[in-house]
Amino acid sequence: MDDDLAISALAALAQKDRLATFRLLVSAGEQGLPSGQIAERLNIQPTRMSFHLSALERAGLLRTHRDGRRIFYAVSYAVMKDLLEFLTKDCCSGHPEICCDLGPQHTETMATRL
Amino acid sequence: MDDDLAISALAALAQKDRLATFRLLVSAGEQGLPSGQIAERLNIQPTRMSFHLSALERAGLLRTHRDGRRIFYAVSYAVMKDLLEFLTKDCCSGHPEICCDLGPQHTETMATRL
DNA sequence: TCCATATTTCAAGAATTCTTGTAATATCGA
DNA sequence: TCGATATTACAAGAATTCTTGAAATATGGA
Repeated sequence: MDDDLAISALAALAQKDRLATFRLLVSAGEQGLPSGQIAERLNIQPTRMSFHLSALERAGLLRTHRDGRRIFYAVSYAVMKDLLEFLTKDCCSGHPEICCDLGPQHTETMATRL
Repeated sequence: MDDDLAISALAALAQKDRLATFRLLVSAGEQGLPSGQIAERLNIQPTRMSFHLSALERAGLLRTHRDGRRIFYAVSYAVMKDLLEFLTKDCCSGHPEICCDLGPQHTETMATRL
């Protein structure tokens, strides 16, 4: 991931409505949710919702598919993963004060194998 | 870390000059670098540098100390760590597609122990 | 085809962020 | 104290982002 892409992903998440949207869609799983339902749950009017959804999509954090007249938005994991990798490796050079204790599923390995 | 703090840290990093600054200061280590030297290395004029440094500091990502007439800026690891934890845990619910392979020091464990 | 629903596009104004130049503050050394 | 250096503060304009309302597009069902 290059700097420009990272910056656009960071900027996409750096906004209340969009952060809430992303988090909601993480919990919504593979299929995602239609625009209107996201708007309703987060109490955001449709036009504004559309504006923020397209910002997240432009940054590559969401993908869409149409089902009838609804357009579903779902998290696109690859870019989020790249962003976290960018932050830990490219940006922080894997600095241990910053990066240890991330990747929670590995702790099990350490506990079980000792 | 609450949402507002996360948003301000994300926004702080979502800008070319500031991202470059943060990265430079990670490589500069504990003592950091004086404002003027950061500006010179990144080819940014002093006033603008000061503006961006104070944005990073306000977000908690940098700390400062004065030495004579120079003001040193250095990375404040705690907030960056909190931000990464926020993104992996609060925001992504530790979703494995996103969070695995982070925390690079664990991979050694897997390779060596098998 | 006609109407209702779901969503986006467009345009205008408000708010925020960024840049630049100038002035102010702090420190050091003579 | 004076002059030079390092940095920040302030102010004004430029650029970008955000919000809102009105209109356009796409789809499904009667």
